[in-house]
Amino acid sequence: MPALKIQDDDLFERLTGLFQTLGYEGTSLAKIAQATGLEKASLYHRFPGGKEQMAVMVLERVKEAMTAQALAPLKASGDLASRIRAAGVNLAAFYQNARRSCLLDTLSLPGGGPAVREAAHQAYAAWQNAFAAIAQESGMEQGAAAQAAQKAIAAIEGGLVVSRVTGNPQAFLDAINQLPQLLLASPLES
Amino acid sequence: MPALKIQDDDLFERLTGLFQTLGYEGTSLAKIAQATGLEKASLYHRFPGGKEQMAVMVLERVKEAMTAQALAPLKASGDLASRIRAAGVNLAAFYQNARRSCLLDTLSLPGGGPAVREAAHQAYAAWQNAFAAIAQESGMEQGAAAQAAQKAIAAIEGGLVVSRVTGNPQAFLDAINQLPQLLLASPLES
DNA sequence: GTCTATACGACGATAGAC
DNA sequence: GTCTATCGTCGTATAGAC
Repeated sequence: MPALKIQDDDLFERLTGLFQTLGYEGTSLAKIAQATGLEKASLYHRFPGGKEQMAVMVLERVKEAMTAQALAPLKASGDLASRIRAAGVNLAAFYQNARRSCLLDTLSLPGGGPAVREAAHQAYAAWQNAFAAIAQESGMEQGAAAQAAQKAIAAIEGGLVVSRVTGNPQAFLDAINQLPQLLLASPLES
Repeated sequence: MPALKIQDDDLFERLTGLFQTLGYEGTSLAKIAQATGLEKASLYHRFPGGKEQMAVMVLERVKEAMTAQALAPLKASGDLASRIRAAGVNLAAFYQNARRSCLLDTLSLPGGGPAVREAAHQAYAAWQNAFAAIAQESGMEQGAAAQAAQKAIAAIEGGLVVSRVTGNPQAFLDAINQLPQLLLASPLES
């Protein structure tokens, strides 16, 4: 057995934090080496594709963790609003109350290359599907549910950007608290 | 008279486009030189503070242009909703229908240094004030107007991020079209 | 699987001629 | 005000020992 100096799970968490905080171009291999305790050559052993592969794998893994964990309450039982609020709590924890940015934001500038852009697109699609499913469950038709999901994600992304600029988490927390209204068909429309 | 190879106005427009598209760390001096036709040494003559000074001046200038031009319709005469829609048209033009990102987003990651962060914060504050003023004019009290302005800016920022990720301007255009509802006190509340 | 050492291009920035 | 030429550093990436 090979004696990993750092487990895959820890490694991905460190990488995720770096990409969230510094973006693709701001996350240098030197900083990754410092944050993980691995030398650059060891990182290339784990990720032969270099930094771009790291970013793609982080996006794929976050996509999985998002649907399987953070957004899992959406598929649970109970009333719809409570399930959305539970997912909101998980999202606030994932973004550490806006101290961290969203990878969809920080990894979608051209620096990351096409593979990174594509992985970001896939992660967004999975997130939108999860939001659209509960919107549809609340009574919206498919198209309206997709649009509501997009608007809800945009509210979170915008809240994160504004919170980053102002240094105040309020804008992000407002977006989280607004999720039930954004995703549930109002009784008046049903 | 010194024979400027490129006028200040043109220079700032090129710089703005680069920072919007590539972010702070993605905008290298080599790319700036190529986009402006100036050599790197000439850029340092115009901006002794280097890239950081360029980013700060772009943010200050965009802050001015935003309030004096793009958001000018908000201070004009006519009904409130029409003035907001006119400002929305200008914003859509400035962001080229989401083909360009917002500097508040692309320049607010740590790479830019404290001076850039501070300039971004100032630009945000000016924008929020312009939005809050018309919200207040529509009948909101000061606190509610400030919060509505923040929510409106967040909607635009989120729309730009989502549009960048999806490659589709729809999310951004939705946010623009939503501005009247976000900024005007509903008759029911007045 | 991890390391030390290194290649080499791109980066921001400067010197000095015109 | 602009240029050519250059500096030193940091970037990604690789070779090869253990």
